Amino acid sequence: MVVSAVRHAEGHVSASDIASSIKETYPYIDTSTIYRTLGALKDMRLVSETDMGGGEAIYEWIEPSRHHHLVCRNCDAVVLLDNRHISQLGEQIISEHGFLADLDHFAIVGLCEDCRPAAEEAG
Amino acid sequence: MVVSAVRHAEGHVSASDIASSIKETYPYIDTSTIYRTLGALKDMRLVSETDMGGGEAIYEWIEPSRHHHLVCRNCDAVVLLDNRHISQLGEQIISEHGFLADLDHFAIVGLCEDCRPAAEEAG
DNA sequence: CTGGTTATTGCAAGTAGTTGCAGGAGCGAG
DNA sequence: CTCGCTCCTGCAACTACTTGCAATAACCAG
Repeated sequence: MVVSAVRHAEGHVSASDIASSIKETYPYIDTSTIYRTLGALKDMRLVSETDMGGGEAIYEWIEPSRHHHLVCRNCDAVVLLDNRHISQLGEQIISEHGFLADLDHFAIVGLCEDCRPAAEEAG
Repeated sequence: MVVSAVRHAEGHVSASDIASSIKETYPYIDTSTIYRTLGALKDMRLVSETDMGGGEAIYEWIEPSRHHHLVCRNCDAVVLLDNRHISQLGEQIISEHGFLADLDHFAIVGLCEDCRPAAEEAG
């Protein structure tokens, strides 16, 4: 049921999204079961977990067309980042350290174009 | 007191490290005060917070010589990653999206050189 | 020194996620 | 069908971290 909920969701879902969608048909589901299943799916590299910087983490079925998120720490805007830069970083890491990075879904926190001037003035 | 604890620590400290070091001289300190102060220091970009993939986050005074961590999800080994690759990524992001990424201290989860062959056979 | 404003603290309750444990379902052996 | 093994679930307790609130300390004007 957890697998189905994540796979049939459009885009990302939070753990509580998954919980409520399962509870429609099976109210007795426990959050620990959801987290445990999600953990197993992560280990199998079938879903990605992304910490969007506070609050809930989001989960997404890993698909070939990958994208990443730039999250503004001032206004919470989200900008999509092409996989090209991240996969390039992955290649550099593997060739230099032999370390295979999990770069399925990345969230990078920072300041967006609009908030940058104001924040840089402030300090 | 929180500032002092982080600044005078060698390397990274967890929130509970900070709590116990402050409690030696001032036992009444509350964890919320520590987290609030840490949050303010993060906003000021004086300390970095890094989620090492489970358990506690670690905090570190931001110094010019930056380094990042590659954390193996199989054996928990930690490999240091030079700032060069990460800062290059930051430059690409800012020139393409105008987004100023906070790349003070990064933890990238994946598989280290030793665990990679075994894990790739298995999965 | 007095009165008002503001920032910071400790407390306690709440949220997201994890873990140990016991009960039950599924499955193979006899 | 029955016994025993294993896996998975739900429960409850727990950890890491956050938030709302009231009390207090610190600062400034008069």
